[in-house]
Amino acid sequence: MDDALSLVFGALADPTRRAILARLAEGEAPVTELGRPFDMSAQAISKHLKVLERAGLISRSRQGQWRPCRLEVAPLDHASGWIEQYRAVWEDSLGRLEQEIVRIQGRQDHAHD
Amino acid sequence: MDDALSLVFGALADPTRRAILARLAEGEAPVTELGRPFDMSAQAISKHLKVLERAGLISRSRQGQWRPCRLEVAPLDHASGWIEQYRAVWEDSLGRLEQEIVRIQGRQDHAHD
DNA sequence: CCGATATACAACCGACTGGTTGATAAACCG
DNA sequence: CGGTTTATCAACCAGTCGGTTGTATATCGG
Repeated sequence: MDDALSLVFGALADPTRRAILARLAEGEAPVTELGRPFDMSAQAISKHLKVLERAGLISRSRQGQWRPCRLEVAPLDHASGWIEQYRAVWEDSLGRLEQEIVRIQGRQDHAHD
Repeated sequence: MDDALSLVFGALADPTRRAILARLAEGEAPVTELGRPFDMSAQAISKHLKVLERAGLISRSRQGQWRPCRLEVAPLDHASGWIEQYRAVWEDSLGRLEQEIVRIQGRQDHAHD
């Protein structure tokens, strides 16, 4: 899938990439440093960074022979916003307890839609 | 990857599955109804539901010949919590402007690690 | 210019994904 | 009982994913 939200969630669906983002939350870093914690080739890291870049989660500049990566927050906003939107519907507009009651009643007479 | 967070983000990385969750935010629904909006076989929907179930995002009960699906919020909390954690580090503890300054200084003397 | 370092590109591999079709099980209805 | 509806299981297929190795390219530092 190539829609924006799917790219973002797909990029987040990997522990290595999440760790990279966690590191980038502390500030810019070049590729080699990002890869240092992982038992993995530099090319593998490069691929992960490409996935993150395609999702818009990072941007890369050039600084001599280094290509420092920087975290971009906007896609995280989108992802978080999507989740919160439906969590809100679930938790607020109905309420957890009330929802539970509705569920049990629905189980009994199954007439709520 | 089979860690919990990767399963959740992976499950969210598909528009069909996100639409199913959106529908389930309005209440329980059986498989056939969940699949109705999509131009897709019932088996494909069944597979999507299995992905969602494996991620803990839905649970399924039995009600005669129907298997109603129900949204589970806990994994969404985890996912949202992960995102917010790092967004917070980025936006609050440093601030966007201050971060920008750090970034530019780092570009000049490159001595911050 | 030369060698080392940093990074990217391409091809390959096994595993998984998202869909298909065909067959199957279970529960309702007449 | 037999037929319909609901849903799953199993096999298959093309495409993508996460990693590898090998090969380039570019920049720094003598």
